[in-house]
Amino acid sequence: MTIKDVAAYCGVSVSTVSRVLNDHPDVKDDVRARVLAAVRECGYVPNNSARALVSSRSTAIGVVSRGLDNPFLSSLIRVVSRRIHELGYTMVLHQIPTQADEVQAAALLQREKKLLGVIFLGGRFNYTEAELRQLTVPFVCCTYTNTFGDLSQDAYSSVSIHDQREAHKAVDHLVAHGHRRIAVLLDDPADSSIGQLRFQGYRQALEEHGIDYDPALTVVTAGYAMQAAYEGVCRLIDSGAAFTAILAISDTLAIAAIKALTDRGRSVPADCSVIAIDGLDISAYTVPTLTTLCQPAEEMASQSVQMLIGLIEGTGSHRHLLMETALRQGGSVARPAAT
Amino acid sequence: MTIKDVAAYCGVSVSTVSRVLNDHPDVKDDVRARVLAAVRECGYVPNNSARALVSSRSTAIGVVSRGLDNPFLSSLIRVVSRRIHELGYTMVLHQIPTQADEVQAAALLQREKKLLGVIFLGGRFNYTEAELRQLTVPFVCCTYTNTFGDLSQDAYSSVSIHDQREAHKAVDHLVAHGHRRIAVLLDDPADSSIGQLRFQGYRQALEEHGIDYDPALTVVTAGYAMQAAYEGVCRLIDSGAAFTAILAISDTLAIAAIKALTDRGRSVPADCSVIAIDGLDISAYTVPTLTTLCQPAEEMASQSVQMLIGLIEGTGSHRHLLMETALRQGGSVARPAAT
DNA sequence: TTGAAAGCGCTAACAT
DNA sequence: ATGTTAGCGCTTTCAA
Repeated sequence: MTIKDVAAYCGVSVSTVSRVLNDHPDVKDDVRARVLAAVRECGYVPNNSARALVSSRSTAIGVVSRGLDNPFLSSLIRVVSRRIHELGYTMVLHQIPTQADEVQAAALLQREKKLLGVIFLGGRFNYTEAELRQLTVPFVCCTYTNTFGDLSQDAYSSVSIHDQREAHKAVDHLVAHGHRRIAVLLDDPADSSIGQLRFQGYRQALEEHGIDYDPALTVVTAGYAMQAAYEGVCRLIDSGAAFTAILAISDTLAIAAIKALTDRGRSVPADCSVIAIDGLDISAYTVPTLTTLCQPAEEMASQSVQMLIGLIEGTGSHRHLLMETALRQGGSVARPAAT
Repeated sequence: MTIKDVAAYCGVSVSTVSRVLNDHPDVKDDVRARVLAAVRECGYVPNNSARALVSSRSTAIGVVSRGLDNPFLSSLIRVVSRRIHELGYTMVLHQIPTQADEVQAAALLQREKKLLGVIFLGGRFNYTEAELRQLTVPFVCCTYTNTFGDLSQDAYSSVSIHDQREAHKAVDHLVAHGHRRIAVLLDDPADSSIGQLRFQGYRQALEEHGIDYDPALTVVTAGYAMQAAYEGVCRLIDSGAAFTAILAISDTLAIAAIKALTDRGRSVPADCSVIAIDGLDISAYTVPTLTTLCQPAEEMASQSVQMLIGLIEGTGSHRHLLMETALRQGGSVARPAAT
């Protein structure tokens, strides 16, 4: 069943059918109706490959997700996938480990799959113009922005929270509850990724509250791996360092931290408070409920798709959306025991 | 940069280049080497649309995942995605709600995207031949099989655990610890899905252990939603029904159950034991660590892809793999308090 | 407003 | 072993 068959079926030429199918104006209404009917009756479905070949453009949008074991990104993928489909495009998903380079992955994917654009779900925030020359289609950074790179603001789009400020807020929350000895749990702080920004927010907040930064209270794990976080917190406890609260830069790390504390005989929040940033569904069901700054995941994913498609269709321009988190008052933060 | 350019670049014909690219035998070694070099030097990437058009087959494999908020399926998707890519195919992911019909979704996708085959991640186990006539490409059911449908064994492939038996094992484990009043937490038991099978295993196990089935101890939730599970268990507790253990048919439901128990002042496992089936990474970090029967997710996903591609390439035939779970001895099961 | 025809880049006969 | 060429199904000039 090709366009030719449809044309023959209702006695017009293929170009007419093509015009109808592509919403071109120059077709008489009755002919248009006849063609549409034929399409329906024949159960005709256009061949995407042929379309893509001749117009040398696909309907593919690349989604590059960095961080395999990050459930927060999984929740974004769900929404992104749905929105892309709803708007008539095709998602090409590529998940890569945290150590891999998302730009290279995207550039490769772009060529292989003739992408119209790319959405990055997590990535570095220090892209250089040079490295992005490989990527010749519009892209949107979702969950981060190019804080430390040399990209022009109108060379890319982003949807993110203000990581530094949010981490700052988290520390504020702890300090407001009387904490001064606050540990921080993060993945590699030098990898130019979200962890680094949130770490900076932590440092800044301490400073503003007149609290000296104590390197002994910084626990660095590899990736978002919970195992590493668990072990890191165990080491922290075993080191004998005094602390009454932990800021984890993600919910999963926080969950591992709570486990470590509990296994070491410390009760959360009585002996140690825990706060995080992300807002996973599942962390609302941990014991105690995790107190965390929730990112508006649904909104972020949806906006990213919308913006990218605007860019692709030429109806939008590069923008940078800064979202706000919402504090979930769980049960993992309390005043420290009087000393 | 087309195949023509590459051909001109190294002074051969397009067909020779095509042959090299498609691993055809009839090419002299030195020519092959020359072409490969040219491809590299020119940075040539074949146009998939043209390929698909002429050979009237894409490289697309459909992955239909039913159950949006199921982290177990997310972990499968990760592996499936990687394997599909590694083997030179393209994944077309389609996630649908638990209420939606995966066969219809797959049939639609097949036509739209010219799928070579489909992997179902979660689905019903009562397909009929009639409804599957829409789906004309090979498919693999991952995490379930066609226990109650009328499909011939060699009309489809499957990779699953024996849900009934595994649920049975879970009950055995509880009984071995001295439990007799065992509640079960599941999504709709009538939806012909995994929940139903596991529920049957539960019933069967009770019977074999000479325990009367008490409908008051069956908690039915909608989908895998944790909220519903939480509320369900709260209602169970408030009903005053006596029970010392809960079998949850998934880890997420179990986590919600533990939360409900804790919030109602019951300690796990001292006052109530909890066991589940799935084996999520994250449930190893709940407090207490969830005791659960772990499905070999990685293996299941990988095998599904392998089998499907064998089918597509004509080198394999329909098979049905039954995997074994591994008990994770967490901390959520203990002997009931002496009464 | 419609139709005829030229390719898009590639594979696979068919020739040589 | 290698080259020539006819399409795959579609969009898009260009003519009518």
